[in-house]
Amino acid sequence: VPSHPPPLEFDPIDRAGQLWEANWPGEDGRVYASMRAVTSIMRAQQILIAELDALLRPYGVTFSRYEALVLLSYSREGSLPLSKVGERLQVHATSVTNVIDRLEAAGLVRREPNPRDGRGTLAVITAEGRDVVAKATAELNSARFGLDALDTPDLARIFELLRRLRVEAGDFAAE
Amino acid sequence: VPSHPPPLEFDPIDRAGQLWEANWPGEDGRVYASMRAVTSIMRAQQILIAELDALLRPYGVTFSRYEALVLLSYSREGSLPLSKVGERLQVHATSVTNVIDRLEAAGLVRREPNPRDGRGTLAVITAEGRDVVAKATAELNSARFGLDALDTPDLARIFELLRRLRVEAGDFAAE
DNA sequence: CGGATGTCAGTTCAACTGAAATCC
DNA sequence: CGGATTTCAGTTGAACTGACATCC
Repeated sequence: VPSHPPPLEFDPIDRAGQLWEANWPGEDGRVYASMRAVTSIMRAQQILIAELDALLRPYGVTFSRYEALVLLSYSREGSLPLSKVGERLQVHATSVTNVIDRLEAAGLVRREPNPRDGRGTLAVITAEGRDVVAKATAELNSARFGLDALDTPDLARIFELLRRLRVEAGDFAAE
Repeated sequence: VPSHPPPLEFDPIDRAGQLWEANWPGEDGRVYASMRAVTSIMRAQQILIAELDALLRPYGVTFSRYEALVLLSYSREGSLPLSKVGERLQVHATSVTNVIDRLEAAGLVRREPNPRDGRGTLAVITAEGRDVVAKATAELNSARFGLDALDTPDLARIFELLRRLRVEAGDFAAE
């Protein structure tokens, strides 16, 4: 959590958007709307990751490591091939190696050879890992994931709007 | 732009949300909605930053450096104190130093002492900086900022929803 | 003086590239 | 064999902390 300067008396993103529109008019405010949406998403991500990481710090994990731990804890056997972890969390193979390295060093996960594929490795959640997931999740829940400003239908709207972006980016096949 | 694996046949964020709700029910799907919204925002930011940075690479700037350049180009005198840059872009003072360092090394900005404050430094956009802004902006516009999946009213909805998050985080004083 | 401004050194983290070993 | 899985070494970028000199 960064040090908090006094808040501005205006919305800097909205003001920037206005300058944009003044200099790049046309298309019924498309540029204005685009710039506001893009910078809002960037800023929202920053706010959320800072808050969630701060909440998770006492448990020794970052949000991305926590995500991996949750995925394992919800898997049928408490284990998944590293390739599956990367697929589900949509992160690069080298990032998976790094995330599992850190979780393993913290004793929350261990590696095992995949009995069904000699090339592969399984990440297996440990008892301590399950304990951390439970406590960390309770913490995030009580902080309402940093989303207290929005009600549940609003959260669903955000998901739906951003889902279209993800589909277009090729994250998954739209049904 | 990362290497593209074949897309999944399902939405991994939606599936993760379902697992969450099965394990943490209650509050009418609040946990489900929260997890989907948070991970959607994280992923949307990743998609956008990768796309915008790739579009801007030929011009020798990242999106955050481009943002600083745009801010200067729209300022009355083509210059701003570094402190103002940090305030408007909502980045840390040390990050401002770094961004301006890079832009200065690329010849797009130069530093000048602030005549109105002996402690301060002005970042001044150069002619080459203005040229890069114009060309880079045209590029982003023709790529529609990576937001082609959404129409203009949808972009306004995203801004409005995320604005509440930013207000609560203390980014600026709500009117 | 207290407080603001900017820089410097160093850390952490995420994400990437390219190369390699191993096994299907 | 081609292709998938994972690791390793190294790079970049963003963001942070703590300390410091400078000046209002």
